Amino acid sequence: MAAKRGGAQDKHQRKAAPASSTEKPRSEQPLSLERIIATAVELLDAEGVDGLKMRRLADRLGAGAMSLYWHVDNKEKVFDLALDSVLAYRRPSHLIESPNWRGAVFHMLEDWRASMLRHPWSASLLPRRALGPNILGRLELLGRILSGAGVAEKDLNGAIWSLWNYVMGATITRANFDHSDEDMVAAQQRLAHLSEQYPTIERTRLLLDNDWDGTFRKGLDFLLDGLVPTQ
Amino acid sequence: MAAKRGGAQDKHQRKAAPASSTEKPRSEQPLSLERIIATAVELLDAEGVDGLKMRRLADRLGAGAMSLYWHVDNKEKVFDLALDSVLAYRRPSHLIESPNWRGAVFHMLEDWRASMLRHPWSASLLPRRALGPNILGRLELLGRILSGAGVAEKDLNGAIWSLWNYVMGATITRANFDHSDEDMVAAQQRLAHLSEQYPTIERTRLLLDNDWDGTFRKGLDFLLDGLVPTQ
DNA sequence: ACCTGAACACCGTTCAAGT
DNA sequence: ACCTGAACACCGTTCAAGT
Repeated sequence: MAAKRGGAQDKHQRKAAPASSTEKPRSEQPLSLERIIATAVELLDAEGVDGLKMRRLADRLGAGAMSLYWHVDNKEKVFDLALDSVLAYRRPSHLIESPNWRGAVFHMLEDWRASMLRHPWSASLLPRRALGPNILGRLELLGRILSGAGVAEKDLNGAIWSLWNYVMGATITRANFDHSDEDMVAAQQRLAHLSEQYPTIERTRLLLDNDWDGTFRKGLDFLLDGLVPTQ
Repeated sequence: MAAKRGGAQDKHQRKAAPASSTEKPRSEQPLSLERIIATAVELLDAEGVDGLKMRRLADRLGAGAMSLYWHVDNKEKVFDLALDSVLAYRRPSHLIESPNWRGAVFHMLEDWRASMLRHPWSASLLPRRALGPNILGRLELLGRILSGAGVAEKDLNGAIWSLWNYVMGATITRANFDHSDEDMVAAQQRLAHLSEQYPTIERTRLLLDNDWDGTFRKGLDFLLDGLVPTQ
């Protein structure tokens, strides 16, 4: 089982063409926090959490190695900002002020999960990071919908956190196991050798062929059944 | 908002006393995988994920800086083994073959969460790591109990993963927010300035005073209500 | 105000060598 | 078989300077 880290050693050299060239020399634009964060997201998508190095990020921006530090305190901040930038949410108009609270909750939480799975690095980052405006916006919206659906004021925080916990767990698990499918196959094969020790999960092939999306929706339904009183 | 990393600069110097001394020179024992892992857990408990450095670990073992690499492939492996070592589980005898399946599930899952909260670094590590024997043992047991409780074979994997997701989400959230209480307070204070933007979660004080344990049990009950058919 | 390269401190890991 | 220090490659960040 080789270490998963290993540098990708990718070929694309972002070296700017010789400045004398008449070609558009890529990235004349000045640095800015927005450009830095957008490029950080690109880099994270391409190379994962371990692939984000300050020097590499600067390179990709066509900037001198250490220029970033004028715009950003440190690498942690880059993570914080990249994460929140990926979690923006706009409700589709038909769900605004709709009486269908369950549909509204489902839409927002499934979108949340989908957004994070589109940027798998976000799943490992979210739990440790500061809550940015987009994340807070989702929590606010969730609270508003649940309150409107009849959840008592005293149960509201508990309901919000339960759903948060569920979404985080499902998303983090999915993002990581998805990312390491070979590991799962290998693990399931190891299980086969140990079928006396783990007969049940060997029989059901727990580590293979799981319907993550369906599982997610089902569990969410069960949670909502319990959390929100019927009328 | 200072970076959370900062070296702890702790004082306890584990330098072995001069070898000529008559005192028991601490750690005459040879290195062994068990000692390495046990000490890694100590270090992780004391200093967190970022505090585990190979040199420091060797130091603490009274061993030469690079000796570890004979026993262990790399740092990743240390994480894998430390994690699984902390997740052993033995059912109390009264729950073995008991008809009280809900009690058995609750005991195992609450113990799982408690074990991880006792070693908060484990919460951030688990989702990315290989599944060791103790983790697999818990999944096997969970499958066995649920199957005995009447969950259909085709629903078994989904039920197991739902519970896994829920436990992971709740534990990771708790471990991280617990660890950074000041951040939560600061965030809630920031919310107060933005009460037009986030009126609901500002009103309910979402980021403060949450009953994590109660929330965990309630949600678990709701999930089990849905996952396990009544008779 | 904004950007830069040189330099520092630190850390995982390899290697050639010791017993 | 088991342990070791020196050395390498790499990376975040500081600093003194440049424009």
